[in-house]
Amino acid sequence: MEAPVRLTREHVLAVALDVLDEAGLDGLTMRRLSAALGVENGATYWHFRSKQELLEHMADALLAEVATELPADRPWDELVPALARGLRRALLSRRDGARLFSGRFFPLPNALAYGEALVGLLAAAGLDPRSAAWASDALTYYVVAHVTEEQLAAALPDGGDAARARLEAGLDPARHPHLVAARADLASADPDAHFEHGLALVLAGIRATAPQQPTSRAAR
Amino acid sequence: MEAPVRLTREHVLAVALDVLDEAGLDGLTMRRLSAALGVENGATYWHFRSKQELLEHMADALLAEVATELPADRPWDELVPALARGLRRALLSRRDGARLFSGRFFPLPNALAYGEALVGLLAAAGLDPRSAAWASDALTYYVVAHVTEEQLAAALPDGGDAARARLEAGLDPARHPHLVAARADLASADPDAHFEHGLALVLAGIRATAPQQPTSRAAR
DNA sequence: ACCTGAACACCGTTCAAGT
DNA sequence: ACCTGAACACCGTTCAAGT
Repeated sequence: MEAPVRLTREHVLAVALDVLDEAGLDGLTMRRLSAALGVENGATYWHFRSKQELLEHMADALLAEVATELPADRPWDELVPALARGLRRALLSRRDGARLFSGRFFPLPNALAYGEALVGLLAAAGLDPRSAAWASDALTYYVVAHVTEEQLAAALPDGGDAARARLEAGLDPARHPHLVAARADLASADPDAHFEHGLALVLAGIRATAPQQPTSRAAR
Repeated sequence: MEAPVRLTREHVLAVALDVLDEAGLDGLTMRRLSAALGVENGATYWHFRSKQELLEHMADALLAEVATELPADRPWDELVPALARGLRRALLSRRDGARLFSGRFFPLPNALAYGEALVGLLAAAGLDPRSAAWASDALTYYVVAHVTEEQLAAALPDGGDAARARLEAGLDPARHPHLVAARADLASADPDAHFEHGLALVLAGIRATAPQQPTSRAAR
């Protein structure tokens, strides 16, 4: 059914991302990928040395335009959240996109471009290199962890009913008064608002540790 | 060699955590666990319905004392970081402890007690239930993601030399001036300082969104 | 109630051999 | 150079049958 095209790294990557959408990260196996490519199981290993290497390049592919779609000449405290939202969009663009990043270290081009853009903006905000790098880490941790939860909730069977019931069963009003009070927001019916709330929090933290507090006007 | 004791859930859990330390999360298989318990492969499934359920209870076991070891009658902005440090300590207590939590949802007793303590402290700081829940999420995301990276770096072969070399090879001074400037802090030779920096950042963010700003004295 | 023994349906990875 | 075909050494899970 598939024309027996000669494989390229790019083609393998593109099909792998489609298989990710269809089967999720747990369902993405080298064998299933090979079947989708129309080749035998071992063929993929000629193009990627290991599944690990493939996953890294898939993750980097998701970041393709995150660092390039930023407007110029805007103040850092507008561009930093814009970059964070761009990362979130990129992670959301594929099933389990965020989980692809969890606990993975890969100095590939798009990931480096993202890091350079973010650390650069924070340096422009007046942070020294170490503070910029560590603030960048904190913000990126937040985005990836939030989207991981977001995609996990979206993938729950029954629309999450079973998980919600399990949470309700575990909650004891006498022992967990505050969790019960916040119960509706733990399940997070509004992931956008949830994300923006935490983003504003991290941003306020960065602003508090920045030496000056430039307004949008001061940075024209 | 092992006395053929009758298995209990607690015994299975304890041995599973030891296997985690020996073999890491990827090396922890139901078969290896069964071997360590001195039983056949299928036996474990009588005590835990699935590996997923076992991992959830292992994660919860790690949190056993996090919420209980807090001093009383201290201001929230002292207790919140104390709780975050307690969570970090708990995650660090076992190999891949942080990864055990990544993308896992489990309303088990110790996890609920941790959440209740944290949301309670944030409510005492004056946050409404939703803000408290979402600030709690942001802080917990940060701790888990930081420790995940920390344990990943610690588990690197060659003490991380190969990973560092790979990063250096990917960095281009012309395209990544800011990353090059922060190069020494990306590898994070000082995980404690790195953690505390981000913790202070998130805490400053919480403080900025809290309605009043109680000092240690005001909260006596 | 608790565990054995065996099976089912998979995995990632390697590698001689083909073209 | 690129891919096949087959193998190696594993997985999680189920379940009749034993005690």
